[in-house]
Amino acid sequence: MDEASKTPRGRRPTIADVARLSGVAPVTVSRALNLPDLVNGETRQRVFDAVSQLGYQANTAARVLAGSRWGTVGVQVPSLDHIMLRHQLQTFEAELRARNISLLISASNYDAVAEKEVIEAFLARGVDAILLTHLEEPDQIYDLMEARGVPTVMMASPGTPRAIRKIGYDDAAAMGEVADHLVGLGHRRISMLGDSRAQLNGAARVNGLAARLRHHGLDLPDHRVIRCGHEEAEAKAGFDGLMDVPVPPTAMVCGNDALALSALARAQERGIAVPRQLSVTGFDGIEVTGHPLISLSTIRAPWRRLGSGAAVMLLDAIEDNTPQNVTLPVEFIARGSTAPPPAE
Amino acid sequence: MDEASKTPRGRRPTIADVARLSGVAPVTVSRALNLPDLVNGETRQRVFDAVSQLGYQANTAARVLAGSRWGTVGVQVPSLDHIMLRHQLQTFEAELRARNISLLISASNYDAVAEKEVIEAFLARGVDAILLTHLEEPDQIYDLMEARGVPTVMMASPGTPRAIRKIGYDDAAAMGEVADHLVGLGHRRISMLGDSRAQLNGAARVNGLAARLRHHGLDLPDHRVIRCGHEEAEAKAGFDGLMDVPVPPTAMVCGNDALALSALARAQERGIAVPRQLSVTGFDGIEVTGHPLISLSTIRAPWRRLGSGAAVMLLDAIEDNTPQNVTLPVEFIARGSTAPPPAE
DNA sequence: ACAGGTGATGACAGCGCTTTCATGAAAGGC
DNA sequence: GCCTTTCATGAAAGCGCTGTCATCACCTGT
Repeated sequence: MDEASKTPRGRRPTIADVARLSGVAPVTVSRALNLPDLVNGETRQRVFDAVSQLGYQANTAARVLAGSRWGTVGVQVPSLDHIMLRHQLQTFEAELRARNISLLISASNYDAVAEKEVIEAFLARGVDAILLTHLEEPDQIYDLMEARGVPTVMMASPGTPRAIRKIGYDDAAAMGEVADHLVGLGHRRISMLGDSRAQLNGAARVNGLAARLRHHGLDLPDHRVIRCGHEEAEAKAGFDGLMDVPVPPTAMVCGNDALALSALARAQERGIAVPRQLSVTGFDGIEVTGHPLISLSTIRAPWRRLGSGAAVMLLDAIEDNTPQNVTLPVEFIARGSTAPPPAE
Repeated sequence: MDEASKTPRGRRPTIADVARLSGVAPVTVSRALNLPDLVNGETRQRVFDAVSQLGYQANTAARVLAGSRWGTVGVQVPSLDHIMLRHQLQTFEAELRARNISLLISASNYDAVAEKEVIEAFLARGVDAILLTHLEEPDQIYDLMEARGVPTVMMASPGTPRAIRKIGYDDAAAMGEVADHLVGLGHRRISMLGDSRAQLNGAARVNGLAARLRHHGLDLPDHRVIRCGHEEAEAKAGFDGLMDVPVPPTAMVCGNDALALSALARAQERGIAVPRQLSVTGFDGIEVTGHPLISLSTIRAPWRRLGSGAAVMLLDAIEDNTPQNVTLPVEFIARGSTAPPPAE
């Protein structure tokens, strides 16, 4: 077997191998693959044949070095086991994979230091763009992104005054729907079990509820609000704290579904009938809330659309389109955990 | 300002810029950064200063092209919204991030063609290793990995005769525990609602149950097994198919928790009391199974340990350690969905 | 028949880094 | 004092690809 026709073994085939096999210059192979219009149909076919025969695939690093894009975007998440994030990521990934873009995903663990490291790692790896989903210190990161000029999209986080592309939904408006529903059922004493971890979201939800209640002539005094972590024990303690007061509420609005599930569990343990004695609402719309044994009234946020929307936005951002700010609608789903309050 | 000391503007600083600023050759900069022991302490410091002054970060494409590691591993998953996978990925990611390794994650959508594309994309980008979690056509992919010589670990998938590093748990043994539990409670007529999607897992679980029942002198006839997809409607139809027979079972073993949840839902709809009239078991141990309103007896697979174990294994694989095959123990958790069968 | 396209292809340089080999200086052994 | 080691650094090549420019053959209109 002479040198010229030798098939590479072990080594990955390079553009030179393809060129040799198809009897053209390497540059013609490159053209056949990237700018097919510029090469003669017959030649092109020969190249394609050689490509498939060798199983050739261009070396991405070499391509990038020679001037093109990595086709890789960095995705920052608080944690990979986040219950809703997976839906957002799923559609986001699908949308981008269809365009041959790969995802570099890193978790920042709700930690400001780790979060910065994650972003720097993305930058070091030369990603074409970055998707942000949860920041502990947004400003620090935004500054970094601006300094580097990397296209960025912030997903599903509440508003910020900074001029950054973002796509999300309106926490306050969603809580408004919850308020409308409960007040419509006749509730006057409403408490809120809020999430203390996602500070910004948590605050937006509490404030949104308070604002809408005020609109109905009700208020949400501080003693009717407890914000706690997502641990079940903490949530249950929060539940107790809200119920063990002289005049307990007839409805408990929870900052997210996990808290609501804990509230339901605690109510069950304490023999408080839901919804007869107490109405409970969630927020997020995780699947299990629809299970007949749970049947939690909740807000369904548009997780999947958020993901695909973010993908489109990011693609625009890479092409350097103007920044935009999309807000997706949410939907309240009334199920079996809410009912009119008990007669006094 | 003379040419030699000019700070690059607009352009990203390159190794040459750092070299110029610190008065050494580019190669010394490279060494100071990658093999610091080989350069004089004083020189090294000058280089570091220049690096931080310029904010220099090595160009990844160039590094990779020149032969070093990218510090990135590819992770193939069936879908990013997979309910358990997120736990595995969470610990896997944490373990690798601690070592400065990033994750390129792609979903193959339970599709053989997409799955191959995903792997090829990893290969094209030059990942240092690959984690596989669910393959439609394992052999095709294993061949590819072997041909390219990329370190690979298969996670949480049932055994294969192929010599590949893998970490998982024993589906059959787990189902054996379920069988023991139910038979111990006195059940004789046991049906199984299996998962049709994850072919291999599904089969291993059905077979594991059958084998252990046989050991107890019972059998699992074909008419007591229905395998269906994960859609709720399908699962419910499967439930009906198993119950609407002349002699219905007293226990229903489900191939995963999602199926079990659907079974519980359907039982509730049909007024079949669980566990008084029918015992139900799941498999996977998703959080919600522990909720008091659900209280599903199930198998808890070691998801998180699977993830961290896979990470360690992959790291070993990169260093070219010998292939291994780890099997993690599973645990049956008896909850409120199982009880002795009703008296006949 | 000839200048001026047009179409197809190739030669060459260079992207920014690392690897290999060469060089020179300092240090040690006889 | 000369030769061999060690240490520190540099020069050069090359990773695999794509951009640019050059080349050559062929065609067109006059």
